[in-house]
Amino acid sequence: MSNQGWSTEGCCEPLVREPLTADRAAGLARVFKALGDPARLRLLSLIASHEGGEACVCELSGVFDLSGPTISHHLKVLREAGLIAGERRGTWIYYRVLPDALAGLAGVLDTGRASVPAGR
Amino acid sequence: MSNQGWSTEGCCEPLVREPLTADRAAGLARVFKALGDPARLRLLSLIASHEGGEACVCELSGVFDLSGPTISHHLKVLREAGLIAGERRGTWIYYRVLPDALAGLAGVLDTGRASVPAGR
DNA sequence: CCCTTGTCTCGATGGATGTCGAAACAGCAG
DNA sequence: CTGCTGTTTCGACATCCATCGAGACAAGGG
Repeated sequence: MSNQGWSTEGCCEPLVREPLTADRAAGLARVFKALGDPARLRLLSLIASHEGGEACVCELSGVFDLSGPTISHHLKVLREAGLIAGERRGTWIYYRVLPDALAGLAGVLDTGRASVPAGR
Repeated sequence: MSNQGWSTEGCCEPLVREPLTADRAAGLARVFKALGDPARLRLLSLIASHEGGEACVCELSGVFDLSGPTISHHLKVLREAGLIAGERRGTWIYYRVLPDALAGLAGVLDTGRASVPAGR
């Protein structure tokens, strides 16, 4: 159902260069909204930083005070935002981060002079 | 009132390196949530891409189908998220983007191989 | 076959959020 | 001072969202 209308390619145009169109803003907002929750942010970080770049739900459930269905819900939101992908391997389902999506977002936020604070 | 608990320095640690703490996840989620709305995203882009890097509310109101109070509300959210700053100059209030905040977010999202597709 | 474990879907509920109109506040021009 | 324009705050309402419990589906072991 409904690809999120967000293709990772060609979307790295930073938003500081020219005004976003309503269409692109809607697509970007969907992804940012997916990141706008502490639980999802921690899930994403937990998956990304896990050994091998993937983790199964059983490893994620123990870290939070959230119930199973809630974890599953957050993973679904991240999946539909195109940030992660899940693969069933036997009994467990392993989730991994899609690096292109994160890189695309980072590109959108790039100001052109990035991380050079003292820079001038 | 209420700094958002988000200091731009030292927060560029990418979330793919190690799991986010609950505290940092909450701070980051607040900023991402501010970006998770098409109107706010367009406002931010409009301000950032405007000549001189700043724009007054009167120039922003005409672009959207939103009422004045709604525009003001979104600007307040962006301001409290530490993404923009407003300065009154005579009758009009000029908003400008805080580049460090965007750069910090981009750093958090950085996957390490960022926008180098042919990678290393 | 049934049972256990892992994961998701469904339905419900309390709280947060986007939106508006009306009113208040801040400058500027008569 | 009085009015006028630009901007924000206030109060209200409809909608969305995070969370949960209960149940369904999938895979493996007796």
